[in-house]
Amino acid sequence: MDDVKRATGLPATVVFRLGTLGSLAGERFAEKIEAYDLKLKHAGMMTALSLGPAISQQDLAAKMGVAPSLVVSLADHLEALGAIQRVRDPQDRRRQVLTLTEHGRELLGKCAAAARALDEEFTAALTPDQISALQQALGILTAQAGLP
Amino acid sequence: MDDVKRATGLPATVVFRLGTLGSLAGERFAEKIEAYDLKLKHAGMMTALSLGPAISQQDLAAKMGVAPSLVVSLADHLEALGAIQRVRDPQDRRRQVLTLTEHGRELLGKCAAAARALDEEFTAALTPDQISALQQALGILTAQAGLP
DNA sequence: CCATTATCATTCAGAGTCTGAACGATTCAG
DNA sequence: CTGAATCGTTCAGACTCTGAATGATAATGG
Repeated sequence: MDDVKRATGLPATVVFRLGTLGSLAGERFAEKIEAYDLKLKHAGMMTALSLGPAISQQDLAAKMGVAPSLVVSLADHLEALGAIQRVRDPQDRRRQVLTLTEHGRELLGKCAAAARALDEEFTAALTPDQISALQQALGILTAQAGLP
Repeated sequence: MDDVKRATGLPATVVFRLGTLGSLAGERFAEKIEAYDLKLKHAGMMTALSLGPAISQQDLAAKMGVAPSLVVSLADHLEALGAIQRVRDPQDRRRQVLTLTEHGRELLGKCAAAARALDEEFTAALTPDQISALQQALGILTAQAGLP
């Protein structure tokens, strides 16, 4: 119980390091996909669309943890790029059903390539064993948090 | 070379997972330290101050990767809380030298405690071995990136 | 010693991102 | 058929952060 003596150790925390490294990774990734006229949330949205069937903007907002009004502007941009398709649901004409287009899939593929390239930079100082251990741990955390 | 066939795999990327998990960790941590009237950057600033000797706002801005004008407002708030001390450097009276006060150290300790509590939630699904492997890998990435 | 130039902290306007409250259109419930 | 609920959209505004002034101080070079 010598908490008094022990250093605060905030930086030694997994949460703190996930935060700082995640912020850095996000910045770097954002720089890379800027070339495709995409922001981080655009990539997140395309990823969400790629993982499930066609989905309404409302549901997508919930899945992304974001306000529906934000989905509108993100979808506007992706639609202008030709990356997604907006179709009125015939069963419920209030709903706009979003689908990734072929061009959207290509774009997402380029994003993934950029991320893989960044991965190599990030993990350059790790041994193969450490990399797979990291991937495994992050995978479990991701699944547990219900993230894509 | 069957890249064509392979799924894009953005979500399987270390960078992507660091980004999403880091964002989540940041949100959760921000909620916890809200009780102390602190934002994420306040904790980052106090951490930076706790790791080195007294430092000017200019240098701190560089270390934090942030505009000097932002350091002003962050320091204003921390000073109002009594967490830091602003002293004019007698050798160079343009400089404001920042120091963590005793109360600041206590506050930072509470932040660290909050982070440790969050750590337990986050890593609940991991075995002890996986946790230490994760800590080791994150430690290496952190050091390589020159982060605290 | 003085004048110029550079550096520091600060202020302020504004860009960028995101939310929440409207609103019209559509659907659902009774 | 009427009222309530839901969808997408718009819009004002909160929040965070940056970059360009500004004034004070220091360094530099005649």
